[in-house]
Amino acid sequence: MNPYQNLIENTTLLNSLSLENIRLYLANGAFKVQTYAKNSIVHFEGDSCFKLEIILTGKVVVARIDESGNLLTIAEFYKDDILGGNLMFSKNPYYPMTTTTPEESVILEIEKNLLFNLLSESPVILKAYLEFVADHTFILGDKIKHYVNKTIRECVLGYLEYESKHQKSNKIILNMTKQTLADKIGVQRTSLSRELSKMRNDGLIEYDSKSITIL
Amino acid sequence: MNPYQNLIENTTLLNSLSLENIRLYLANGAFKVQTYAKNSIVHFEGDSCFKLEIILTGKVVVARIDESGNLLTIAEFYKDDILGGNLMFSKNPYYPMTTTTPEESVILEIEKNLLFNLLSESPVILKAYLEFVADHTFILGDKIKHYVNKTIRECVLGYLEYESKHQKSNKIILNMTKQTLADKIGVQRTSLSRELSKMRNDGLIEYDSKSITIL
DNA sequence: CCTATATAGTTACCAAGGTAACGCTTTTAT
DNA sequence: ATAAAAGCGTTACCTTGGTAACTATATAGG
Repeated sequence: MNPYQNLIENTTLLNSLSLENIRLYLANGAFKVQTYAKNSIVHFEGDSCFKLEIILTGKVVVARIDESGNLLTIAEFYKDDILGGNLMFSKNPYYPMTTTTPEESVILEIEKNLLFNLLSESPVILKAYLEFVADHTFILGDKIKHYVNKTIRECVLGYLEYESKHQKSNKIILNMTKQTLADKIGVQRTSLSRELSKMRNDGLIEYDSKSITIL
Repeated sequence: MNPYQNLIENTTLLNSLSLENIRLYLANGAFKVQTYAKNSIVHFEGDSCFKLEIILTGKVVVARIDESGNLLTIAEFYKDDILGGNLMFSKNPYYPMTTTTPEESVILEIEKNLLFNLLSESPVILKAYLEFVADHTFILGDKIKHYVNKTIRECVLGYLEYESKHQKSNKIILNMTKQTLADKIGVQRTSLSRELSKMRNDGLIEYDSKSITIL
């Protein structure tokens, strides 16, 4: 018995599928389970997309790397989330960004034709799918809204505001390095450092290597 | 008889619907036709989205306006295209940007529940819908790819390259004002002016008020 | 325990581009 | 026809932030 059957059964997208069907699809190759080691590349920018992926365990990062090698993290996805949903049915089904696994991850691949059949036969799956796709678009739109044409200070304040609500505290614990934060915002680490120091001078924040406190 | 019946019948999304059904939906209010005057606002940023819209005639522009009133045009949609497709089924169904009609436009509104029924009952409509949604996401991703962290010169060259292919000529006719071009790229008009002049000095282009020629 | 590597902070220098102010030309409306 | 408004180019000034080079600390592997 496939050890991932149980994980598949509990995904938001596929929890209405019967165990028999899951077994069948795994057996006939319409479902495939792939394991990626830490720091693997799942898709290169420009690769074409013929299958939907569901993250069974681990974490996937979508990032844009420009000609000079600069990184801008666009989105992070975790267990249960889907990948490629917005792309697959496009006339240009090419991944616009690079996708990597910063930690070991297990991903279920669903063949495009099977997916289309599932969507047209099951309103429950269709509803869940449309919701996933919509939320992903929302993330993209949000990225544009927040990070295009904004100063580093505004990006940092936006991040702090979000995290402050999330962590329910004015003292925000950074569970990442400053380098990673800089990549998320899409700026150089040194520039982030400089701006943080300016913000401290201006009495807006206090910070150390592991946390930032909003004053 | 509704004068727009014919237009509706010929849309990519709904061309598989029977004339009777179109009449029925128009009669019972699940379909509604709205006319917008030149320079109307269709949706404000933050409005919530409960219906799908199909452009029957005219043009719709999606733009982001920041606190200082600066404009960045994200996308333009024409006859036959859909609006709100990516949003409606999201847990946060709020328009992330402002939508306007720069010219008189006629838009068909489709009630969300009816749309969902159509999608689950008709694989043909589902397929067309998924394709539209995917292509729209592609446009968004493309915006991020092209306009984030790039110089004005790169944006201009990207635009010229695209238009040059499209117009099949090195002499690109600008069917818009320089101000509009600047908004598309997301920069100040004066900065665009300056960069164009620099590019002329560098021997890259020649231009006047209505065209730009690539050398 | 000690060295190597990742993480951080600092700063001088410079390029890109936003702002504002001005002048000229073209369109549009009355 | 004429006034008002919109479009366009130019330029001095200044802020933002990327680059690079250096230093300091922390963490991990031997």
